[in-house]
Amino acid sequence: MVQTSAFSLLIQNWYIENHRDLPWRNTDSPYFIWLSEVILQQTRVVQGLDYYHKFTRLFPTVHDLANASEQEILNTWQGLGYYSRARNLHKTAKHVDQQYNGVFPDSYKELLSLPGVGPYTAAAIASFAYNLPHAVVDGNVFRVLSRVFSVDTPIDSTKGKKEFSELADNLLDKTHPGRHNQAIMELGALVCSPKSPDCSSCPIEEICSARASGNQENFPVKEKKTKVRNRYFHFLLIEEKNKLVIQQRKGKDIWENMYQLPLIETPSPELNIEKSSFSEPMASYSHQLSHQKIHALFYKTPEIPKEVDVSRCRWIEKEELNDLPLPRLIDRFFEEQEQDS
DNA sequence: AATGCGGGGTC
DNA sequence: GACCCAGCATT
Repeated sequence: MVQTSAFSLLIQNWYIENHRDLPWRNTDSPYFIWLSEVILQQTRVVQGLDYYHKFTRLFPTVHDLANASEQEILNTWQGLGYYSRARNLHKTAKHVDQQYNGVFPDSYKELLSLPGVGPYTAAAIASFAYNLPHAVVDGNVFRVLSRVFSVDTPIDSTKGKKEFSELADNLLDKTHPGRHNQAIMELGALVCSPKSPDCSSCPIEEICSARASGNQENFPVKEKKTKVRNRYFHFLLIEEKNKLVIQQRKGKDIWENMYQLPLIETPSPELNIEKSSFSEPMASYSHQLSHQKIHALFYKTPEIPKEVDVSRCRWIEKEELNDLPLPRLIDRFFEEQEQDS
């Protein structure tokens, strides 16, 4: 019999008293748990909550989700970002519905094979839904463990991922893996925060190495910084009565397959084309993504200039916009047009 | 091993 | 601005 670590006992007792009441913690359904985990990938709990409610309401079973169209799913996902998650959500729903008869597999290995399910999500579903002993390693876990044990191996290196994953497995309470996993993530979210962690109310302050040396803020260590490139988008509003022209984006770029206004992208801020028929820009936004800064200008013009790829353009009724998945940038443009009119 | 992929919150 | 968030897929 393996003894439960002091670390695990302390965080679990803290968790029992201090955790938030979140909807996906009140279910055993692998389907709901999977939904919540995919929604929460690189996404804060407060941002994901509304989407979790929308998805469980619109698609109460994995069969409902499997039978939905990809566009319907993307449309429900609109505004949450990382849209490949929505496409993989659909793939996995269809796979589970057809190949597993609507029942999610109950082994880590099979879970890991599902589209959009990686090591973190497979461990989360395995431990929360099936009580299997797999330790989760997410951003919270990296932070808590790097501080408690003063591990300075970069978390964005292969060596670091392996090291933290082994450490997490060694600490896991194999008799309560689900609660243990919830506890370490909740501690990272509520107490052991990136900036100004609340060490004085931490249940493991006494055994925390970084706290002892006052080094909390120096963990975890990352080796790479993300660099941002600038892009210049010129969007054209071409309308007639209740119709306007929209364009579907292509693959291998941001917002794959989503809809926007006809676009001319330029390598520099200037739009050096014959644009005598263009209005002065009616709106301009800069839109910040993780790796790109989009400088967007919106013009009114009566017809489609030759610089636009018309093969992916078509006229739609303005009302149809509600049914098309739009990037936040485009959605915001229409929102503000609405207000101004 | 390195890179791309959103949108929003915090300091 | 810089950093982070219940990461994953692709190259």
